[in-house]
Amino acid sequence: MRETILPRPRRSGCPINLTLEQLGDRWSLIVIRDIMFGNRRTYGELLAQSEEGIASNILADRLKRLTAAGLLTRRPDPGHRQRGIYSLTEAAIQLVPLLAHMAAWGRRHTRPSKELSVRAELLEKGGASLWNAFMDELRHLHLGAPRPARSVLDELQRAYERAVARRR
Amino acid sequence: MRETILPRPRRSGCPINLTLEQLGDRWSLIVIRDIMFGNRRTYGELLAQSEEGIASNILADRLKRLTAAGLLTRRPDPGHRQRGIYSLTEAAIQLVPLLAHMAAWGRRHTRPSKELSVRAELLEKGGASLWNAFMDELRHLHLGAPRPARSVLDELQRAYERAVARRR
DNA sequence: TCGCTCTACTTGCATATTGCAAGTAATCTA
DNA sequence: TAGATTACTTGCAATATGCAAGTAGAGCGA
Repeated sequence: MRETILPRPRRSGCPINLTLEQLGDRWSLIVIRDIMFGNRRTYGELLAQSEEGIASNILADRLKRLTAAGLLTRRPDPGHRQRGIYSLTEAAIQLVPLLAHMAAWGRRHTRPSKELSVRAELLEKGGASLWNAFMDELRHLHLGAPRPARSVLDELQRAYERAVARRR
Repeated sequence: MRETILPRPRRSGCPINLTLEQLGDRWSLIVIRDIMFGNRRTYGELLAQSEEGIASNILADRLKRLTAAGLLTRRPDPGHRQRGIYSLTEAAIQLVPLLAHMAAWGRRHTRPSKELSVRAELLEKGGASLWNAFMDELRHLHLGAPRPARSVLDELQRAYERAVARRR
């Protein structure tokens, strides 16, 4: 049974605080990151391919919350009626610059693994024009907008694969 | 007695994840925001002037954690030996663009109060050059760098006060 | 149509984190 | 030296997280 999620009262009207109230926990942005950069669209994909090993109940909870908050939408898979396909909303797509900055900060001030920071580096070097191209691509993949010429997702994926290959 | 904080094992080497492991909770960035934008430097100031009403034990815990993580430093107040004065480190100062993006996202996708989003608006419109000026000012206030000509803190504060005055 | 497998979640329970209220000891002030 | 402040702690209830197991469809092959 789908339980209702009781909304917490807002702590203040500060926009930083309100962003934190929606996304300030240890998993919400991980889920969005995986849908966004990993193009994982279903519960099963998100669970099985989770780099951080998210627990199944937490994933279910976050998918519910993020959908309720207007960051994700869920539509049934026509070929498999039990399955839901999750898409980013425009609000979630506009988190691209935020995630890019988080990646850039993490690259500088934590000790990330080499392979996993290749994407972050590319994202940082590409700057706003790359982010915009990526957002256009996400609008195509998630909102049905026309397919743009450039696929940033492919670029990131290829860079990552080169890094993994170089490793050996 | 100061308890030791047991470090959690890292979930993955992804830089976004590592940033989240340090800052992905409901209070850490609020504390940094208040030190950064509100220039609150002591426990008492942070507690009493907290817009969101942080609990005293959570504040104490976060000050410890953030200090251990290298985002804050604590030095004793020469005029009041019990009191600690907290300063941002360079790593924390480099969160300015991240907080600016959080503020911008919150302004667009949540329902912030008008007065409190004035600063966010200014921060967004000012862009990277404003952020850099602000970071220089923070390096002066927290790291002993020379005082820059421009005070972004003053500009933000005046804009906020004008907004509050306009309200009446 | 029967049974098998797969999948999208739930559920139960232990542990960790949060939040409130109260407490304490060190410091400052008169 | 007495009283007020301040910088935290502590106790406890409520909530969130994490692990392991369970369940109710749905798809599929015979």
